[in-house]
Amino acid sequence: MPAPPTRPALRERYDRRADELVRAAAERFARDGYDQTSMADLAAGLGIAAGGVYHYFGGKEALLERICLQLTEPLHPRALAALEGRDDPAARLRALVDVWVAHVVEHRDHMLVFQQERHVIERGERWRAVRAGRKRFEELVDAVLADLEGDPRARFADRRIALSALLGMVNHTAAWFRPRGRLSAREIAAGYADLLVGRGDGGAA
Amino acid sequence: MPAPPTRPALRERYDRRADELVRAAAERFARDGYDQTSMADLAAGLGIAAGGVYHYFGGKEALLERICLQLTEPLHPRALAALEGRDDPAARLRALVDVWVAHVVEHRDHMLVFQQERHVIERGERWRAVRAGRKRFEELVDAVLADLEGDPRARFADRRIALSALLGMVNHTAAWFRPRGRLSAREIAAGYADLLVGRGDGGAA
Amino acid sequence: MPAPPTRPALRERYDRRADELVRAAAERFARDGYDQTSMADLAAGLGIAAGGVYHYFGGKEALLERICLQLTEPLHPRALAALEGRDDPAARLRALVDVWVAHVVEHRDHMLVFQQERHVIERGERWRAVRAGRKRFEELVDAVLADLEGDPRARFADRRIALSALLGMVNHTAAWFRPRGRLSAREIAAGYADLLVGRGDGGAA
Amino acid sequence: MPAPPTRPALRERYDRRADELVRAAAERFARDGYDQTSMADLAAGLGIAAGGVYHYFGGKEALLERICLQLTEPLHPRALAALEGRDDPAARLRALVDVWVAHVVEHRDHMLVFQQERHVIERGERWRAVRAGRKRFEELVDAVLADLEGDPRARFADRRIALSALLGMVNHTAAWFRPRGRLSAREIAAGYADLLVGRGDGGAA
DNA sequence: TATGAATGAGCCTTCATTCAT
DNA sequence: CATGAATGAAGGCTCATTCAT
Repeated sequence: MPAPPTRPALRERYDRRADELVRAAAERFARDGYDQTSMADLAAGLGIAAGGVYHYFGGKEALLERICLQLTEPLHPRALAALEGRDDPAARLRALVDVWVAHVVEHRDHMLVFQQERHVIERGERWRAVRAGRKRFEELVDAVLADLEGDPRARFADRRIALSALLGMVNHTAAWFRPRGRLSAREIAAGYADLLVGRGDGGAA
Repeated sequence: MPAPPTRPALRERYDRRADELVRAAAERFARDGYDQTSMADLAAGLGIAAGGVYHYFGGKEALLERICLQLTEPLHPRALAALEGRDDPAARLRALVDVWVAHVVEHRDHMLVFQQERHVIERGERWRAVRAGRKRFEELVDAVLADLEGDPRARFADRRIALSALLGMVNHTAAWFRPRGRLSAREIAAGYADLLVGRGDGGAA
Repeated sequence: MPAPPTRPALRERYDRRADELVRAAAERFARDGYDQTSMADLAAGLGIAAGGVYHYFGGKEALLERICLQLTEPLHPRALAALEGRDDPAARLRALVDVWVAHVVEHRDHMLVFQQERHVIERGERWRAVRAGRKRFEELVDAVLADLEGDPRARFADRRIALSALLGMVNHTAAWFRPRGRLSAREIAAGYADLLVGRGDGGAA
Repeated sequence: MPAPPTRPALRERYDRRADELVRAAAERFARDGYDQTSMADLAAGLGIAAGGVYHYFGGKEALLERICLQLTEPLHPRALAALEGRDDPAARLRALVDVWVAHVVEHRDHMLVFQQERHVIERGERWRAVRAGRKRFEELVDAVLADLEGDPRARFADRRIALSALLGMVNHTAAWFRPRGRLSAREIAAGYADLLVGRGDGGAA
């Protein structure tokens, strides 16, 4: 893998192409599996020769890493921005779930790859940043849930269960959401939030 | 792959060993990934040579198939048994989630492998039975949810969302449940059910 | 690379085959170069398939390592045995050169590979044992030369130069010796020794 | 590979750069091996891009050829010049060894590459000139040794052995000589010559 | 039943080389 | 002259699978 070009004009083209590749790879990996997709397949899908990918990535695992980082890195800032200026714990949860579902839905392929390769990411130095990103976000969700504890609108008795349930349902959205389906990301998010916190007044379903 | 022994005494030993193998394989596949686990690794973990596995299974994919079937086949009957004799929709849901979570927790490794290899199972003739099993169970869950629609205790407005949320949270349990942890499968199941249907009286959280 | 067989009968066959392979590899590497010889070439030369070599060796470098060790390990003991019971410094040098040349001539291919891949062996943890073996032998030669310093029969003024000259000439023998040529290893060794130490009486050529 | 520039001013710069490249390549090849050094490495070491090398050389093998020719071509004339006007066979040998060692020491990297890639050079039309150059020089050495045969100062009985020993020791100098070491090229050359021919009067060591 | 030698296809990766800019 | 994107042919290695013992 050669160093990226330094001249800005070329650098831009280079980065664009690299991004294209990451996205295409995420798609293929999500559909056919990371291990079942050969680098040759990938390259062919992009109309370049087998060796061409290595101009942009050190290897297959580096590609996977980029996919994961493209998924995890922007989520936390996005969540913080959504929480900004909101005080009501229930509203905060709703806002959080809203951007979260949106993010998952926009990165469906990334999500599926991420889940599929869980066993790889769980271990090894290389994945430390990815794990850290996921952990930080989960802690944020947990904190928002904590603010709801004791709130009469909260529909969960155990925060650990609520957190895991939320993680499970939101992440699983990647597997069934259809862009042109009946339900929008926003509606789904609202539906999820409804399960955890009562709407409007104090406590009624 | 030679035919299994016919003499009952030998057949029993054979079946026991085959079962051992499926379980060991599920464990390894869950931990290290299906593709990252070689047949030699697997065999070594059982103290036999690489070729030995082929006395019990036609191949690696057949092993995966058995893992999936061990997971999906017993679930439906188990769920039916739990629903047997119950009429109240809320109680039915609670009973269903209870056995379901128990099943997932008892087959954690199977579950993780199943999710991981989703893209394989999704396609191909060989996996038809597995897909059918999953579908049948999901339809059962959907039916139970349908009975709750309109019920004042129900906490969901859209059944599709509720179903997917439930699938997401329950299946995800395989990833975080710890056998000696604070929460039992029963408690977790109750917590999940609470999110979908109010407890006891009509409607209060 | 699987573990070697444990049953002695099989182990013997295994070791024999492994040895065959090392020798064949040394021959090919010497003739065509280590890098220019592919594992497929090697295997083809032995009448086995490409992957077959990996039953005996972890990889190409492990093969090279074995070649080097087959060369360096037996030399020191062999030299010690030849020196055993000799006291006269000149006779000691002659005896040493004699076994040394014999060893080089019997391991011509190993020698040529060793010299060719000098730059690889010079560095890296893996080659420590090989380097140590070479160093120990050179120290032995140096010690024998040291006993000759001041001896009127010695034909060198500087021991460092004599040592390097000797190393150069003996090792280079691998490149030009012909088994059915006019000169035997013994004659060559005597000729080399003559250059460093006068024969018989004090000083005449 | 484009034609070299014809305008003298440009041509000079071009030749200087080409020479730089050959020297840099010799250094890298000697240290890391011909095959282990990629054209990209080479170019990077010179601060140019991979493709840039091809403005000066047809390819990697052409580069190796230039290294070999830079080594072999000047040696013969240099040796002839040193022998010019000398008649005493012993003095002729000393003079020859002196320039030879000097040449080897000044072209250490070239020498090491040459030895390393012996198996390539040994074969093929392309290397005919290189082989011829080496052969011609060896014949010159042999002729000088021939004049010493029968001379009471000569310390060798067999010319073939003496020639090979000399070739071995002198060429091996490239591997151990250190420019700032205790021994100069001249001293080393004298030490080598001493092994083959007695100093001054008839026969004393 | 089990072993272990062997196969052969396929994979990831490297790299000399070309060429449009 | 130089760049850097791209190629395409190997190369080393892994591994599911087979089969004689």
